[in-house]
Amino acid sequence: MDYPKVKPSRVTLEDVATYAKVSAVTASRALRQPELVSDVLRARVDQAVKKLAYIPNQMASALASSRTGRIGVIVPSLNNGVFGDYLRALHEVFTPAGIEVLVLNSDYLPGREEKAIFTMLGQFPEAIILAGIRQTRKSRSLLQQAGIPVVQTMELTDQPIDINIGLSQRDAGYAAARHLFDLGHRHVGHIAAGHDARSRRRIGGYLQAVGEFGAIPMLVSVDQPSNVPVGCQLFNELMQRWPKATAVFCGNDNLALGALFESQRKGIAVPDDMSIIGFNDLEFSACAYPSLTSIATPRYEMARCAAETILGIIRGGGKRPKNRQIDMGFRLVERESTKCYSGKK
Amino acid sequence: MDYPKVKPSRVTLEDVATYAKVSAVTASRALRQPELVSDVLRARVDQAVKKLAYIPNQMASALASSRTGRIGVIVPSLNNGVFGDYLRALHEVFTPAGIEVLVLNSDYLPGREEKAIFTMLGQFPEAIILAGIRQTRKSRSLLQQAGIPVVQTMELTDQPIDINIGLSQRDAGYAAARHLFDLGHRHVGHIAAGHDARSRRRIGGYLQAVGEFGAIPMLVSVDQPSNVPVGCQLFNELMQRWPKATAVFCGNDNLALGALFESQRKGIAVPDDMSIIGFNDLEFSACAYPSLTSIATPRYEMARCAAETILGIIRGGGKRPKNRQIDMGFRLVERESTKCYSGKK
DNA sequence: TTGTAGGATGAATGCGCTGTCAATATAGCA
DNA sequence: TGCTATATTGACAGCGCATTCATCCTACAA
Repeated sequence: MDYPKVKPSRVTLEDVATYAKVSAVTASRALRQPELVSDVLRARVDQAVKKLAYIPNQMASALASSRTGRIGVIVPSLNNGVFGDYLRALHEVFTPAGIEVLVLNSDYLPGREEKAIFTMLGQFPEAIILAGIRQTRKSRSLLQQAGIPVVQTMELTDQPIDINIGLSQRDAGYAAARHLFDLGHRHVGHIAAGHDARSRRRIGGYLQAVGEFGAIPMLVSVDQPSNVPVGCQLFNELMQRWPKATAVFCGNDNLALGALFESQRKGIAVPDDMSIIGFNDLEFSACAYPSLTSIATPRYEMARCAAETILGIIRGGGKRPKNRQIDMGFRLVERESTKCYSGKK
Repeated sequence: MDYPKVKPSRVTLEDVATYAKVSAVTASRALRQPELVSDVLRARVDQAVKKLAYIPNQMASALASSRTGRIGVIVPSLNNGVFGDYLRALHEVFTPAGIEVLVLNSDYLPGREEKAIFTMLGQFPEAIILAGIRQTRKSRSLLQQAGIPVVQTMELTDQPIDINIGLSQRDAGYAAARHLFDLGHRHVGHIAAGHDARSRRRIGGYLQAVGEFGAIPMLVSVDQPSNVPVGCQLFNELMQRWPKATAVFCGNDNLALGALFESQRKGIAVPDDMSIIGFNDLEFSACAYPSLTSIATPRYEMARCAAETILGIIRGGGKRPKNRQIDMGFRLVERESTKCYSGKK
């Protein structure tokens, strides 16, 4: 490294012990297992801690005890609203258990996820939670070698690294498309952004429904993170290429919102002339105007389940539960943005 | 702690050294300063690392070198789109510099921020970046004692802990309200969520403008995180209490979007019967229908500036720049959602 | 009074790594 | 050839803390 050290030596446990006129061990115990220390000494230590503004060095502590009190989470994005509930659930379970949650972002890139996993493992977390099931070969091997609980979430897989809690993105995608066909639509488009595995599976579900109804696939996708402006753009392309489309399944509620705005801008009435269904059921979908039909994915529950499973494993000394896979399902939430095919066009 | 240790002893540097038939020091050097090691040994070490899937223990490394290669960031929310650009900028600067970014979330609660600061300091980051300037007394003292660069962002203050890079939330709030008054509106409401300091300052700016124009304040606020549904709800309350309102300044683009939806739902035409201005200029605001006028805050640039300042301080051995405070300003972005007062009502 | 159990405390050790400095090997020069 | 400068390598100590085990003290029973 080419820059100088951090200003060294903050207050250490040793300093606290000296100030409190006890040994370092006693000071340490007073903090970690106060019931083993006499009232007098404990009070002295507590006072010293306060007086000196002592902050334990977590690295030293982890090194000595080989217990870090951390779990690692790697999510593909912090920006699209999908992982807000997810992270909240993790914090809600882990924080009261005295476990810290370390979040890294992979930007939907498998390579960056691999790097994040590497970084994460260097911190010796007691478990790792991943979004998705498509890790690189090296990632898998690193994780297996680490010997800690690993939970893959958001999707289901036949070959989990360790534990798998998710839902079938393909089925959910199918259900979304199917909903539109069931409403009588035959020209059903799909817009998708981000060529990640989950997006592709939803596309698969869409194509299946298209096939079953003998419709033609009308798919517009782009390999960049999904957001509202991209939704506008993709909806535009869709309408340009397939003006007959009367319904669109959007791979994400952000895209759906973009599609909604763009419809309104073009003077296409939603849902009268255009049905829109989103995915994930984000916070705004229920209160949009018109409110957005969506597939509700149980992100909060899924994360909570993952966290509790991990807590169980850690506390049980590493014993995995009988069920290594849990299907959390999904739910179609019908709102105003989808409607029976009107017969026009 | 009441749960067992992590499965101990992964591959250590010692193992690598043994495998490569070199000393531990040489192995360490081969990884950190390869140019100091002969080609032969370096190759052997590299091979051993690969063979054994060695992952350096960052905690041990940090402990030994008192250099963690981390900087800590504490943001109040990961969920509202405001801090996406901010965090992206930080990663863009720090990652190439070999520095990790550790993110903690304070949920807009000063108490939780204090705890986050404590936790963060236990990790011995080489600098800390905070959103906002209102830290608790204890937080300030902890940070000062830590002796590392501390950058307070998003707002300006006369008494920075160390470095301060931000903008005047009050002025920005004033500019937003002023814009509506300048358009001829005299019944200008303000909806705000989250009673955090920044929100209050924007309210202050609004009230100033109200005062200058001799208008009556029409303020609806609620102490919970701002999001789109809350925007709907607050707009509703506003219209209920002050039906004469013809314009509304929303403390945040999410609230503005909610207000927009709710206007549409109520059949109030935007901007003809209601002008809406948001704050922050989030991604969706430009493509909403109608597109949302907003105050663009330089979140990306601000974070980038903070990161580069820190890098400069670290590399310069701790020397602070001459300017400890930087005003990043803001920008009014006029779009379709605001319009001159029509004279109705 | 003596012996013993159990509670409270401290000394020593090591977690995995890096900084320092000494030791060795090699090259270059007179 | 002999000597110094430079390049390589390794031994050792210690970062701050937790764990283990030994020690001390008190209380209580015999």
